[in-house]
Amino acid sequence: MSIRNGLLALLEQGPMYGYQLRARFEASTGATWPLNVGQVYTTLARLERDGLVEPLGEPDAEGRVTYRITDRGRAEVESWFASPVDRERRPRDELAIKLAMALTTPGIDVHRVIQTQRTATLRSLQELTRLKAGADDVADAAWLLVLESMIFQAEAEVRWLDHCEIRIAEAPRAAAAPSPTPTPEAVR
Amino acid sequence: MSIRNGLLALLEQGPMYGYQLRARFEASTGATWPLNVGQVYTTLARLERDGLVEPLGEPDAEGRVTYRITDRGRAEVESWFASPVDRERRPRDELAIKLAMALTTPGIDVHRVIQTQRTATLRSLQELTRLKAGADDVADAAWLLVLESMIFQAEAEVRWLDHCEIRIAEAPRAAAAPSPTPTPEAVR
DNA sequence: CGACACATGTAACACGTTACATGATTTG
DNA sequence: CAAATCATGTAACGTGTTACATGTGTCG
Repeated sequence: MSIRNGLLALLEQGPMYGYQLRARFEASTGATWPLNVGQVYTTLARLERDGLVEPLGEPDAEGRVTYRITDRGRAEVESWFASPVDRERRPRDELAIKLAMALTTPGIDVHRVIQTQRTATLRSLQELTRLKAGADDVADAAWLLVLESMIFQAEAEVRWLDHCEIRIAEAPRAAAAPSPTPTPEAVR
Repeated sequence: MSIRNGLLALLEQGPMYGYQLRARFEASTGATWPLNVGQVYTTLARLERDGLVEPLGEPDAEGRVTYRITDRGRAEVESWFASPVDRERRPRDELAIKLAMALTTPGIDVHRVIQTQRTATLRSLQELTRLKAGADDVADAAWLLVLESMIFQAEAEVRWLDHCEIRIAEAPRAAAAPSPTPTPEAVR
């Protein structure tokens, strides 16, 4: 719902057309997550289908179609801002799942998996820091926050990876390899 | 790709049937992200379609259909473990986007948005800590790692939220409200 | 003129998710 | 017996994502 809600919030700032929405959206998330223009139109169509936005008259001379938020749309945005992002219904964390699986998969070098990820995360952390240094504190205020969000998360990820290595080193290799062919009884 | 890859990795540990896969998957991610059984079957069907798994003969007496990983599937798992989770192609962070949007939307109390989220995150942090305390260090090793991943992330989120408040307090309210109806020139 | 940015839109697909239908088996 | 658990499967939908088609305006 990130894009959907994001575009809707942008439209609450005033009527806009697709190309403009994309520019605004990218101004906030920056080069971080480039947004395919096509997606703006598909999302816009879905928002219109749901009665949250509506086209403002016919396309203008240059063929631009301006959209306006509806009352229902406004209510939706308000409710979005008023409610926290629930941890439970966030997308599954692929990295966490990967490591959990690596732990119980025989023949997988968990240490190596962790190190590979650690290196990659550190690299992207560098890149993020570089981007942050080059940003304008006032003009790119929103983008800066997004950037810093990613930095905080990447740092936490590195810390977690280090923590995992300690955990695994400590572990008496007990829960390492279950029987290759699990019996149905194990489930029951 | 979390579920898809996760199930595939489980099948590398040995042939299994759907219900079993779900039990195993939930044993690793725990009560954190409950997995609807139906999804196992849809995912299994897609894996079979892509030639990564194959049914192992006919359904047995109890109607259970066991699946086995193929060579292509094995290669896929290996490549999954060998490559890091790329930051760029991770799902957009809804919270970051929300705050970025809140910053530039007039009439939105950013402080309130942050506080609401902070409270919710702290609450889920408590719940996660509670779960961690009740987990068995050896039996639930994988789940513990997932749990701790979420804890680290939640902590980072709180820190980030606090950081945001400082940022906003410092800000000279410069990039606050752009003109309500942005001119096309702003995009060009 | 040719390349490029502007601008809209659609078709097709990916994965995730839920609700539902169906039946066998277990257990209180 | 009734309820719960085990077990499979499907239909339908949601968002996100890309590739493509199409056309206009601009600028070197």
